[in-house]
Amino acid sequence: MAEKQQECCEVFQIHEEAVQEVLKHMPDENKLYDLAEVFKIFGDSTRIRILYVLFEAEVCVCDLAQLLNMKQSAISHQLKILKQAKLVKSRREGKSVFYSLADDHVRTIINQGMEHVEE
Amino acid sequence: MAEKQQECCEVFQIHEEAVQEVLKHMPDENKLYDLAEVFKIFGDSTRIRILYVLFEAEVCVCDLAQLLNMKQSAISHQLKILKQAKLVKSRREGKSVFYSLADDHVRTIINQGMEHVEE
DNA sequence: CTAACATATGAATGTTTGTTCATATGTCGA
DNA sequence: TCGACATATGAACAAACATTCATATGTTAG
Repeated sequence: MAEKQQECCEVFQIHEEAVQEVLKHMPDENKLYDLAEVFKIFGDSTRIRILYVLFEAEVCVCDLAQLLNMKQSAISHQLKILKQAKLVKSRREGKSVFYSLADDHVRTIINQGMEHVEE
Repeated sequence: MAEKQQECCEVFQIHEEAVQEVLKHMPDENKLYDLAEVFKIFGDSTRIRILYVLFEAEVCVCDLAQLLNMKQSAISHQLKILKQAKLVKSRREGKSVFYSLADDHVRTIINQGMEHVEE
């Protein structure tokens, strides 16, 4: 195998093919970046708590602020992030704006994560 | 309903019971915090890429650094985080340290997230 | 024991991110 | 139209984080 591309450690032969396999199966850079972005959104306890509330009911911003004991502004900012990520949707009714889950995918992902935590 | 606890907006009646239901079904604070912590770990593209490599093969630190085109130090730091979260495990063999997935839960969670991204 | 290699780790740095405050936008009743 | 209420948003600040550099630890061959 003369000079294959340079490796850092000297244990070529073991991984030579494994590395090729890896490169073949890796999704492309952008997709992996997007994936990380999605998880990043779930990676904040305020947003997780918001989503858990929305599991049970469609609620307005002020209800969320009170339930989670946080400033209305903080909740709004987080809802914006969740909405941009298409994880929640909103509906205006008079002065209030009601938020709910965009789809059940959210629930599935969170439940999966919860299973891991509960071990 | 006289004076139930004060609400921010005036639309009590609609949510009064919904709010009670929500509070009943919410996991406790600490569990939600832990859940967010788990997702936070998946919320970085370097770590995601590391995990994707480990989907295919058990590799050493220098292989990872080369595959991902990053400094060995950066990889080590991230591996430490992944290990503390029990998402990967390591095995020393001579001078090298080989990393692999701790269990298949990791794969499930990431696949679930990927499904969401791929829509 | 020493030199060379593989990995780990602490400190420093630049960036990202969540919350707050102040204020703007939007809605409705009077 | 005006005032009160609900929500949204920009700027500012602090905390959290990823990467880098320098260096320490651990391992093997000679």
